[in-house]
Amino acid sequence: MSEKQPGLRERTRRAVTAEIAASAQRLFVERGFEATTIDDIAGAVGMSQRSVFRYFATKEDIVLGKFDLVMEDMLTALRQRPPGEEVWTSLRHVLDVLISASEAPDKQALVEPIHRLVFETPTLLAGYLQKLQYMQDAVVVLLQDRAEAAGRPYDTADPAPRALTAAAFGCLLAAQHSWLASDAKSTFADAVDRAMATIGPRA
Amino acid sequence: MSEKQPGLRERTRRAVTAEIAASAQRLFVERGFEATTIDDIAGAVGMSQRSVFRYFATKEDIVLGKFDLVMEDMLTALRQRPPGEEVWTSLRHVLDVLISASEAPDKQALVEPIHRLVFETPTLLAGYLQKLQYMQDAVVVLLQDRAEAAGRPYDTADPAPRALTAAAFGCLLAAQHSWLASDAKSTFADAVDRAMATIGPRA
DNA sequence: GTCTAACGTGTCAGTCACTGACGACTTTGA
DNA sequence: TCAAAGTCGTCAGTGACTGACACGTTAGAC
Repeated sequence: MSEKQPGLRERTRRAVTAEIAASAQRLFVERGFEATTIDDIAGAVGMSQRSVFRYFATKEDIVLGKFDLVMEDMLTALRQRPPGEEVWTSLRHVLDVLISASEAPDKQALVEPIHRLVFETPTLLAGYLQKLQYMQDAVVVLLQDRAEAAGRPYDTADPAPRALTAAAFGCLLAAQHSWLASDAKSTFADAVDRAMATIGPRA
Repeated sequence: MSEKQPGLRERTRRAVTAEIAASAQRLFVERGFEATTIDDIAGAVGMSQRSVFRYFATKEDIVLGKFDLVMEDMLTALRQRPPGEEVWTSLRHVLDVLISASEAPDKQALVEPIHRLVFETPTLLAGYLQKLQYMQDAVVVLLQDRAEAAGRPYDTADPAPRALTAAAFGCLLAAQHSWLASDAKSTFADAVDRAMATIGPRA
């Protein structure tokens, strides 16, 4: 059992990370993202500004950081789809990972306010879109690999896989808007379904 | 002739703005966006840092600023489409405005390097995506107005118009990638056509 | 033509996100 | 038990940006 647990060091690190994120997000939701300084956050958790930056690379990351983990899961999910599956279908299943992640029961109460925060704060929106874009880059690479493995590779400059991917993620954003517009009354998954039903690949 | 010309003041303002943009973009392409400071730019055009910020709100804006004008034109173009036209068709025509704007003969030589700069610089990519997102917000509003005027309004939380719009702009991004991947050999308009041919609205 | 109000500019000081370096303290593992 | 490694606060510094002030220029009324 050389690797039994994450180790004490790693555990405390995660605990501190979570505590900073929790305090910061509360402040962000209360006062707004821009109006909250790193010093405010550092003060709220009783540490120095420098130490906050030892846990989060940027202020943005305090809000958007956990997204990276979800994105990893999404890529893993895509890799596990059957190679011959319709691209559009695979993409729908990839989004399912994000959906279930945002339905995590632990802090359900924060999901909607954080969502709104991201869409209402220009900086955060930009960062979120950027992350989604890089995610799409990774997805496109996987799709290209998959097509090549199936014996019908895409041309190097073929915009098709990226167009499909971008459309799917566009549906995600449309669904998020729709979900927020309905005051989170309907299911998020339902919004994604409705969005993805409006467009699709051409035969 | 009370409003003959933009006036001397306005003219010099535009000239200085253009000069700063030209110098800055040269530096950005040479050294990279992050590696170029505002002081560098100010020095290159012989003015103070403070004055540069009197012409551009942010460093990002020096690169992405003119985009706002193109976006205005795109919205105007959308307003002039026939109200009964297929949404997807209208969107294709909206993108035409951007295409012809990037084919402007004046500084054709800069279009490709700037394009690459934006896609290779995380900050600029984020800012670009953010602008495109706000553009989509405006497009969606117009589409909703149009549908309402035609007597078949969208439901408030209907993700359809946003999904279609997002898909169209996703095709734009896919086309830009494809265009850059082919070393700008093919036409940009052609790349957009190919991207938009892969997906479309469902009956 | 003159005068005044508006405008453009440089300078200075300040905020905020972020980074590197250092020294003190704590934990880990041989 | 001791040395390597990790954590932390402090300090100093950079770079994007902002507000305030004083100075010179210019536009436009008269």
